Amino acid sequence: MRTLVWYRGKDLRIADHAPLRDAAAGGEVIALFVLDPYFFAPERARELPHRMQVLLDSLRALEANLAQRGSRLWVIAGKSTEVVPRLAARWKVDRVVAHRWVEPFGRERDRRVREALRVRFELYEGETLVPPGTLRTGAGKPYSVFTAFARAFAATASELGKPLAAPKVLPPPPEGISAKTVAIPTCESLGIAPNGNLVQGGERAARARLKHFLEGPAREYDVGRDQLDRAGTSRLSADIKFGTLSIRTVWTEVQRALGRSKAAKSFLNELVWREFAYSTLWDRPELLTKPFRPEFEGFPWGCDEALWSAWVSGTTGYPVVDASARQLLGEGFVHNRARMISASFLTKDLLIDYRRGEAHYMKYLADGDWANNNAGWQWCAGCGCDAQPYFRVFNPVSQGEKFDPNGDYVRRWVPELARMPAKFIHRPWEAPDAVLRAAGVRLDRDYPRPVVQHAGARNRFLALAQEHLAATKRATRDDRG
DNA sequence: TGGTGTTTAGG
DNA sequence: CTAAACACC
Repeated sequence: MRTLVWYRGKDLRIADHAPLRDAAAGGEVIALFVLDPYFFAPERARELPHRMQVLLDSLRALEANLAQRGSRLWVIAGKSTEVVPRLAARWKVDRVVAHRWVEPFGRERDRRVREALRVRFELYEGETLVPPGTLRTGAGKPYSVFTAFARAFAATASELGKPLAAPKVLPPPPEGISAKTVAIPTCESLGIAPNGNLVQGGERAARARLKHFLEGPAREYDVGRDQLDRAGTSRLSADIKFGTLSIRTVWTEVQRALGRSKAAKSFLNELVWREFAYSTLWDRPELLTKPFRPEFEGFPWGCDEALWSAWVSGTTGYPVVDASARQLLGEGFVHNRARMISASFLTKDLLIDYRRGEAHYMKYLADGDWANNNAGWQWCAGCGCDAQPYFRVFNPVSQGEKFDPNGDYVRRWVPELARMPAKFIHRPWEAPDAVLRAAGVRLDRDYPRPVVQHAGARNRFLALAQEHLAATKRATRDDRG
C-alpha cells in the first residue's frame, strides 16, 4: 500500500500524527506539502510576516525530522486542488490521508480535492480534541452556552487516548517517483526581515516551550495567567496553531503534570474555549464575516481613521492599550488579557467594527487562528456566541492598574514611559508636572494624551448599543408578529 | 473573564 | 469616612 500523507500547515509534526503513523504501518509513505505560489509570493508574505516566519521555521523542521528518519518531505509548488490529485495519480498512490481542517477555507479545499481525487481520501480528526459537530444539546442542536458545552465536553474528554510517539524510523521514499520540487522559502527569499522576537517554530522548540510551561508557569496558571507583567501564560498558541504540538499532547501533558489542580483546570478550560470556537465555526462558517448574534448586524460602527491608526500604532494615549498594540507588531503575540483590553477599547471606546481589529490581528499574530481569533473578537465586542454582555466595557486605566500594577508591561512596550512611577504610568495625563519632568515625559510630544475620554466614550457606546439593540429587537418582533 | 453610581453597614 | 452590597448599563 502506498499512502500520500498530505501536510497542510496545521499539523506540522511527526509526533502524535495518526495519518503518518498509519501510512507507515501500511507500507510506502510519500509526505507532501503543497506550496501555493499565491500565498508564498513576497507581496502576500509581507502581509503576514510573523505567521509566515513561524510557518517556514516549522516547515524546515518538519523536513529535517522526516529526513532524519529516512523519509522525505516533498515540497511541490502549485494549487493543492490541482497538485494533490495530479500527483496521487502520477505516483499511483492507493490513498491520500490528512488531518481534517475544520475552518471554512480548509473544508472547502478538502471538498474540492475529494471531488478531483480518484483514490480514497481519508481525513483524520485531531485538530480538535472532540470532532466538531459531535457535541449536541438534548435537542440535537449546537451549544450556544459555553458552560453547557464544557459540561458535555467533560463527559467525553476521558476518551481522548494517549498521544502517539514520534516514529523512530520511517519507510524510505518509494523508488521511481519524481517531481519538480521547490526549496522551502526563507524569510530573506520572500523579502521579510526575520524577527528575533517571534517564537521559534518547529516541533523541537514547541516541546521545549511545553516543558518550560509545565515546570513553571503552569503550576500557578490560575493566578498568573491574567497578570500582564509576568510570563504566566503558556505561550503555546503558535504551536497549537501550526500543530507542532497536537492539541491532544498539550491536553494530556498538562493533565499528567498537574492532575486536577486548580491551575490545571484553569488552563484546560482555555483549551475547551478553543473547542467551543472550532465547534461553533464548524456549525456556522458564516461567522467569519457575520456576528453570531443577529441583532448586531448593521451595528452603527464608526469609521474614524485617525482613531484607527492611533490604535494600530499604539498611540492612543492609554498606556496598556498602546503596549498591547505594540506587542502585537513587535512580537506577533499579545497577552490574552491585553487582547481583551485592546478589543474592548477598539470596539467600545473607539466604536470601530470588531472585524477591522480581527483582520489586523490575523495579519500580525504569529498564532493567528481563524476560529479562535474570530471567537475572541466577537466575544469582546459582545456579539459572539455566549459573549460577554455588550455593557461590559473595560476601563483601560483600572485594567492596567489591576493586571500590570507596577507598570512593567507598559515599560517594556512603551519605552517612552519607562521612567514613569507606577502610580501614574497608566494615566500619565494626570501626573503632576514634576513627575512628568522627572520621568522625561512631555505630554503630546513624547507620549500622546488620550485620543478619547474613556468615561464619555463609554457612555456614547452604551447609548448607541442600547438604542441599536432595542431597535433591532423591535424589528424582529414586528417581523414575526 | 466589568464598571459606575448609589445605598448601606460598620467604624 | 470606607468598603461591601446592589442595581443598572
